[in-house]
Amino acid sequence: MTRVPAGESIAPLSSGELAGKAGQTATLSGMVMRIRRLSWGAFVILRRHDGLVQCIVSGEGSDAILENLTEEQAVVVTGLVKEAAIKDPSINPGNIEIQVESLTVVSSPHSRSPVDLSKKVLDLHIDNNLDLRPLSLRHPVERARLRVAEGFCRGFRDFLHQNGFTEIHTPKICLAGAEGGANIFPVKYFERTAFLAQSPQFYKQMGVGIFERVFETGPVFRAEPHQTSRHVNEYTSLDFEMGFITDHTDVMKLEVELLRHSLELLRAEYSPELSLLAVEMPEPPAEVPCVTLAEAHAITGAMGERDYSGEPDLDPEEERLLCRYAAQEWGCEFVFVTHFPTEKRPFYTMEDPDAPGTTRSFDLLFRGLEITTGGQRIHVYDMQVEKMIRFGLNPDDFSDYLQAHQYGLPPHGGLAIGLERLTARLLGVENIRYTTMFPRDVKRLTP
RNA sequence: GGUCCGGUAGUUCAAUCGGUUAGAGCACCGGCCUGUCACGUCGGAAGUUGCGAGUUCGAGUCUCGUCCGGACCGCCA
Repeated sequence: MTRVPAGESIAPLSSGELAGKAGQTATLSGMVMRIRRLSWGAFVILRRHDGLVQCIVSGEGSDAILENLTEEQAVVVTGLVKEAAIKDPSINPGNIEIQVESLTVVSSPHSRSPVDLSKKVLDLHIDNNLDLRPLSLRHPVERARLRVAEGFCRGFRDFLHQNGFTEIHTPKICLAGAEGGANIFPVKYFERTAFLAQSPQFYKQMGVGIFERVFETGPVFRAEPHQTSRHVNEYTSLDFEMGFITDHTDVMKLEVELLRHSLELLRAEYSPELSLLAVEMPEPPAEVPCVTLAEAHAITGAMGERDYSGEPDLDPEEERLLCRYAAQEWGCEFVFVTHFPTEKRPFYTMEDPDAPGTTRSFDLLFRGLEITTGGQRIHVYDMQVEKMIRFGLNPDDFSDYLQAHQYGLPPHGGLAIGLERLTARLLGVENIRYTTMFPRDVKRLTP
């Protein structure tokens, strides 16, 4: 028998810690990203868990080190941490570099990389980029995008935790689809057919009866055969649901605070990634402009070629027009649109008694794209059953869901944010696949 | 599901009206270079032009088929 002690896990030196070690000897590990050979030796750029660091191999013994050194080897380096003027800010853990004293290769690649990871930008066609995802994501720019997505996820979690929400994990294998509209993926489930969850909607609402405020970050699945730069068939949904609201505007207020918190977290803790990606950060909004769908149509109609009045939804061109208008006229890159018609929103959406035919629902647009849908839900059992029937649904098929309403629910509402879309619009990348680690679309099921 | 567009070296792209041996950058290989940071410099190798048929004296280029992909729309986050 052996014993595994507590408190001895090894953590790599962070870039910040490394920067504080100038004048000392340090040991660090990393992958060789680039070897710049000169007559006297070489500069070796290591890619580490949180950034790049430049190592110098020179003097006695350098020939032996450099002889078999190749890109994408995993190495452990010991050397003197020296102050240095690094021109490239992405190789810049506090303007230090490592004068190598010893270098051990702990792993070597089997094959040479088909792409050049050491260039400033990865000059690679999207199809090759996605086919080579385990490799292409090693590029600092490519992986920084995923880090920003992580930042949004953290901001979402942190903020909701601080505001009394409980994180839940709901099933992704379900007996039926939640919302209608979007097609759902059937899966063979022993002797039955089940479906991949298109939304945690029902479970979130049940969660309101349990915890009052709940949230979840997880995958959702949409079987729609769309083929665009803003759709994938599996994406990460940042969902929350909260009880004791007056109407949908309480949900919107919380989202504005959530966005402020997330943007501030990114600014505070993800500045290397944001500067590497040259992100134009929106000012964390003190308030976000809000229009009804009818008002939105009036604005976009005046800007565009078409008359949108009476359309039950915003089309993509309108989303772009409205965001341009909001940025120019209201100085905000976010804009809410409310009061979508009853027939365009799911059966659980609360209707607005003050505006018949419309719902207490909203979308949030950011830089030309819909990134959030939310609203107040129906919490009264009889009202929900009546609306199901009106929508041509059989309440008996939803008896499990309706337990929540049957045994009492507070007035509540919530929303869902598309993580990849939000990240893509922040970064200004044209295709959300770049903000997805391993995207799933109509054509792509690998890697 | 609809409408457009594309496929040329490892990779990113050229190639004029259908006309000589399909070119260039990066990567790669070899040399040179005392601080690079998209290092520089000299040389070299690298191609079944997605696949198949057709038109033509001649096809990367035109036609048809086929495979693969991209963009937009519908729909959605």
